[in-house]
Amino acid sequence: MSAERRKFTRQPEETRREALVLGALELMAEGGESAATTRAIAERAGVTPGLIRHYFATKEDLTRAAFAELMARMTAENRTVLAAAPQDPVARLAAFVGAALSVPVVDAGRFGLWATFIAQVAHDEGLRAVHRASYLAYRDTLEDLIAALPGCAGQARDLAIACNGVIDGLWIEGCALPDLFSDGELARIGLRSVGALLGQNLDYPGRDPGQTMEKA
Amino acid sequence: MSAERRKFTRQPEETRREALVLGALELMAEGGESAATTRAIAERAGVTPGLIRHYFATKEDLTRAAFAELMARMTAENRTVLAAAPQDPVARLAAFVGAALSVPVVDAGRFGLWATFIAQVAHDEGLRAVHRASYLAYRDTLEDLIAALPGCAGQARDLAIACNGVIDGLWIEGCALPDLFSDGELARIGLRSVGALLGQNLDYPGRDPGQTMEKA
DNA sequence: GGTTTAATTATGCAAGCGTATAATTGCATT
DNA sequence: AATGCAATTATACGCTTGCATAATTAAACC
Repeated sequence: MSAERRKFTRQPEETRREALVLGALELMAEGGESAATTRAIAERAGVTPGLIRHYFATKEDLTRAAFAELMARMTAENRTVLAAAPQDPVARLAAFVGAALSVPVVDAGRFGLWATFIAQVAHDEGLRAVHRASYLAYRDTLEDLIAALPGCAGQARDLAIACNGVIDGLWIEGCALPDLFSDGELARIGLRSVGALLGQNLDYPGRDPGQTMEKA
Repeated sequence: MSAERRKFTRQPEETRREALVLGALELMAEGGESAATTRAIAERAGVTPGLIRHYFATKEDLTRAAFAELMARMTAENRTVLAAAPQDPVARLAAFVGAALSVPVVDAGRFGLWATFIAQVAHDEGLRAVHRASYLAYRDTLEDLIAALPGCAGQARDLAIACNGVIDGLWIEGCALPDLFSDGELARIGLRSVGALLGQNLDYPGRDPGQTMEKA
């Protein structure tokens, strides 16, 4: 038992920032806004509260960074889904919508996180900017997918807004009240809804194509 | 200037509870969860902090009561809209959807309030129960409206879930990022989307009925 | 291997929080 | 007009919060 153990190790700035941001996200997911105190965040990150001040001018700064990180992750996840998706435009869109309305995207923890930030967006200009950028990025992705569809040429913007709306709405309900929906039900409804909006059939592969929003 | 002015007046329990709940809602709408402190709430209600404890066992209790009140108001507002709506099922649904996606329902303050509560729903069993009940009430209203439509008989539940999703999603986006949409745009998109989902034409009265989701 | 420097910790403070408790006081009752 | 009681205020306690400041100390440098 050496009496002179190191009391701490120095780490590159990036590592520490990331650890702090991660800790803040974890805590918010578990206990909401009020659970992410500077002391708790520091403990999660394995450092002392004072270090937060060294890397972030204020706690609000750290919060903004955490929100940006969260959104970046969700965007990256979307990219991953699309990268693994087929090339056919219809199947591609179906894969995107289906993923957005299934686990692990539909998840109570993730929803809690999103809701915590969204609630602050109303009162924080910086957070609103992050939200705006990430919303537009998502919608643009959707718009591209829609524009590639036959017959959706000139109205892709409005359709993207509408589809984004359904996806968001169903996602929220599925996350907040999971016991109200059976397995795969939300994805099924979402696919059929987006299909109805676009005049396409997005049903699960293997299903015999019927008219949109009709029959089970 | 009489030196013996009353220091306070006694009020019936209902009055005080209402004032406290109202104060809490106002503060949350303005500054989020953290702005609604016991002291601030008491000041809004024109009483002393100690009185909160007299009517609510804990602050969490007051918060739950405030959420229930908010939801009750929104439900009442929906009823008002429907009471003033025409009898024709299609026009009736259109009025309902249109109202949900126009001012004053689409409002940054109201959204901030909703978001603040939704964020806590993830971590508070009592709030979740309130949320669940109010979500189902809204969806049921929608389901009734849909069931009255020609050709939507057996699948009203799924359709109601889908329509509820679009409305919620568009409402959120309109509230959180109002500058991204022009006047009446959200209502227009919402009406056309719900119409597409249901195979109906819900366009504004006066417009010539075209196919769903086509042309402006 | 001593020196320097910046990363990290240690300590503390002022403010605000929720809430408990006891002292007031308006007001209905008689 | 005196009494009793519950509504309301007054006061204060213990705790936590974000943040500032100064003391440590790991590790890069020459």
